[in-house]
Amino acid sequence: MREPRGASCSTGMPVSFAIAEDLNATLIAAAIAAGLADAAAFAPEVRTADPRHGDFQANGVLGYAKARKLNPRAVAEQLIAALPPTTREQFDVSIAGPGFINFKLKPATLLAWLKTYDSVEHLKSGASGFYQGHRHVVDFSSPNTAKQLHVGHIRGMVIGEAICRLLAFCGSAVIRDNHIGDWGTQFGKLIWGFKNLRNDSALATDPLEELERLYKAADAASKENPAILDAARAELVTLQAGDPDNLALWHKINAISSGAFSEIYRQLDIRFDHQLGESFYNDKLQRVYDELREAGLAEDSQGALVVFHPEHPRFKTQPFIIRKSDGASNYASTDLATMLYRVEHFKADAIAILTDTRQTDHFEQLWLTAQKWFAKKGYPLPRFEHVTFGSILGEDGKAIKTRSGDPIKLKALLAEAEERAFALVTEKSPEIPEAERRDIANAVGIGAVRYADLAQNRSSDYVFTWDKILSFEGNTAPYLLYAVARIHSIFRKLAPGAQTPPSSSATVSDRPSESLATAPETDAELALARKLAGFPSTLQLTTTQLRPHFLCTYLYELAGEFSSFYVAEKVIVDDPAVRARRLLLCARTLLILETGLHLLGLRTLTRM
RNA sequence: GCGAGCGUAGCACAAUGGAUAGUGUAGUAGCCUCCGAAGCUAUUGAUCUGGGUUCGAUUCCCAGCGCUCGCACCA
Repeated sequence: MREPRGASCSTGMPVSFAIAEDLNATLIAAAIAAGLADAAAFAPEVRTADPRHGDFQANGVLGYAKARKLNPRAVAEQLIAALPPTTREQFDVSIAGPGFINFKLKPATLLAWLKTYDSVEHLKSGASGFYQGHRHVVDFSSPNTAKQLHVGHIRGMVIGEAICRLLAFCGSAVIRDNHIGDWGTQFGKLIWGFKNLRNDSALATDPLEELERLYKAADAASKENPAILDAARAELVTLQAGDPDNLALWHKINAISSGAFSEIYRQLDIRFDHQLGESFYNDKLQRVYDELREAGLAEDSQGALVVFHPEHPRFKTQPFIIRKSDGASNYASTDLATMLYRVEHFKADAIAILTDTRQTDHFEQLWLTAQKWFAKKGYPLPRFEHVTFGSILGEDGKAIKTRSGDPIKLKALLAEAEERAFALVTEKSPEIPEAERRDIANAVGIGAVRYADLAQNRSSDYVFTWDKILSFEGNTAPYLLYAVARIHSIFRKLAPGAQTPPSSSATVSDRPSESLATAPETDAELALARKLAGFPSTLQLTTTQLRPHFLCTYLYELAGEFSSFYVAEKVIVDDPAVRARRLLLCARTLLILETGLHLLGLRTLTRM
């Protein structure tokens, strides 16, 4: 069991970062101390609670007691009696309903927590225990060369970036890898198109546009004429065999593509440690074929090299094709080689691959194969997570695809977002100079697009509409950015001309007024303070599930609590103690909102 | 045909097996001499159908209906 990460503050009361996790451990200890029958089997199931009941609730007593024909309330009473004095000092503990144990943080505990976790550094050191010592390879974005990025690509990029930041914040060594599709069958078509259909002047004016046209034209031609399809396949085989002409073409096409991708990544503040495309694994495939064959996992079938999984109802007959009958490699071959490389070279103990949910079968087959292969050879087996997300659909309810007409280009989407945001900023804050309004529009527009994707559970599909993705009201980026800007505004009013936002100061000593702060008192103060203390639980939930929408929901609720607090209680008042405690709440709300938004990949503003 | 995912107010979404199913938007009624109204307060309105497991089911299991996707050389 992980050690509770306590830290003490000026009040002397030690308070842990992840309160729920700590309570869970405390209850297990209490079960043993109380001499409960079969105490080792007792799982307290502490989770954040509905504020009407408390801050945290333990649900595990019910199941434990019922299974043993005990009275749940009696068991709960035994547990409470066995709690250490510090727990009773920090919480109001009560039993409710059929046997829930409710924990309500006392105001003094809230104050201690807020004073202890007072900077990004301290939040991070608290969170870093969650994944300390882990090493994640996160494979995301991974577009295909020679196609422009369109709205269908945005989910993987935005969710992937957020997951990387979250895991790193929680202590994992994260390796970001963009597994570019630079070696597949599309290259056969592309090279064939380049050789036979090229328009040189178009290539000079807008190379990426022309490449995309060539691909589409070649794809269409090969669908009509099987001879062209064969010719395209032959070009791919030639390329994969190392033909110098095709290789030179391949380099040229990649360079054009990669420049366009980088521009979008820069706009979205997405970065990679590596961009090892499928081509990188070309010389590592023979080993895969050999080892899988030796291990008795791969067999020849209809001229191709395939893996069946006899124990699986479907994959006993649905093959995992690891080498095509024409000898060329495919997605499966490179993914197997990639899996091994990430373990051998990057020493990954966890691998997360983000793709849309349509690829579920592929990755299930991949993982089944890899497990058997690694076991046979004695390679260390990493944890593997196929992080899926739903498709972005067009108005017709069908997935937006390159092939089906005109998907909206990401470039155009981002430009439109900024333009709409600029119009709004200009309307709301005409007094701000234009250059700054442009900058604000950038943060708001790009933030809105990205937040719209993150705020929704990644599993579900959604229909793309401009108005939805560029909405500026409700659970959206602008609402959150607005709350941040308002808090900055309070501190500006307090200390005109101050350059440093309060959240960046590392220690309490930099902010002498905080030492005057007393425990939260009013309903609005308490509600806000409680929400703030729930941040660690949200981080944990978000990272264990790899679902950023949990963090979005939390931040939205936090911003809502702040807005209510802001209307209900005046911050800049004459009474120094009241003022200090409200300013403390403002400073911590700002800290957690900004930290959370940055983890999601959003840029925050001081005014808008 | 086989398999996977998804069905929650008019629309768009949330609910890590827990207590009275939350929010946005649209609608209705209010709030700017007062730290920023991109805001706040109040209010109307929903779990596809039928079984099962459980102390407890939107959540897990089974069946049906509906939508989407995948299933031999695309990635």
